[in-house]
Amino acid sequence: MRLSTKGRYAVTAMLDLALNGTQGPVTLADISENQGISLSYLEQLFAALRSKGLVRGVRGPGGGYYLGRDSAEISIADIICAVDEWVEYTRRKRESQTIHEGQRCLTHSLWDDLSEQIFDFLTDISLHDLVKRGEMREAARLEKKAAAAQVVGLKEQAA
Amino acid sequence: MRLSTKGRYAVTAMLDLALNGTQGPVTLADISENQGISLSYLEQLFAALRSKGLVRGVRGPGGGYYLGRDSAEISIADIICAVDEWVEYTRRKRESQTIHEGQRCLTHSLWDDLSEQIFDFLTDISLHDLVKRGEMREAARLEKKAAAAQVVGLKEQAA
DNA sequence: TTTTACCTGAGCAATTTACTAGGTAATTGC
DNA sequence: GCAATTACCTAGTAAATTGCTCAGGTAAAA
Repeated sequence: MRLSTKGRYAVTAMLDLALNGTQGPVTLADISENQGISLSYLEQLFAALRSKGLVRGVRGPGGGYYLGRDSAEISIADIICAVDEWVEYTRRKRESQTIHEGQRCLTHSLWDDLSEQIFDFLTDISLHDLVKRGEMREAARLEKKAAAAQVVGLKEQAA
Repeated sequence: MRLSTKGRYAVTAMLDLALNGTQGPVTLADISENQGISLSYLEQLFAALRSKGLVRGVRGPGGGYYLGRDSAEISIADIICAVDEWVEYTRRKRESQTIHEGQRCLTHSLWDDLSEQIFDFLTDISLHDLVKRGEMREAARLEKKAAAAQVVGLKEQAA
């Protein structure tokens, strides 16, 4: 599993779609402006996302992009895998069978286990989850703010 | 949080230390051979690990590296953060306050939430956990193999 | 038919990756 | 003390990747 700025761009762009896609398609020009990413770079990312069915493009005036399916059915792992290839082992020497060969297999398989755990973790988080969690946090923040304002109000009343 | 081959090298090398460090220090030359990584590249990685106190070097003949502390006290997040810097937002435009500015903040904060979740997840996994989990899996594999051998034995007996 | 959008591919600067080559410093066994 | 061994440090560098631009397409809607 690999995680880089490319993956972050893809996820934030998909979040943009999840947040704004309810009232018609979102144009790449909008996302480009929203996220501060170049239009052509976005096009490259969205070509990869589209090939995996994660987004659906609508052409013509008033066109743009929709999510390919419901935001609850799109996992973060889906998005990152679409744009960021998996980290493959560049060199798996087959020729040299040293005494350490078994050791390497062991550490590699332990890494594979970890990699799978991270993948499973990101598979269990959907776009919908992220948005919902953000809303909850925002609501909590506003509530806290309101409560604080009330305290200030009470203080002012007492003064 | 960033995840790349560099982080994988660091984690597998640390696993090497965790597995072989019980009987004396492990030399970088050994790890280099075990993992198929060049010595100098390992030196760079270990310089970073050392600066974070994750490993402890012993010079001279018979020297090498120990883990800086108990394997249960070293998390995967510790290792990856030591060698792979965090992905920072390359451009946080402050000048342009467009109508979309709030939107960008929202998607970025949602990403930050996710990033934190991944970080927390990797903080909860220690080197010791990985090794233990690997051992358990290995034990299960051997047991299965033994059971299969027994089934074969029974079949042979029946035949 | 023109606007608006998606699509394709070439190319390029900056960064990162992985490595090479050359040291110095500390420790050990002789 | 001397030589071998190992950590530790510095600089450079080829290859790959990243992030982006430019220049052209093609397809759908007004």
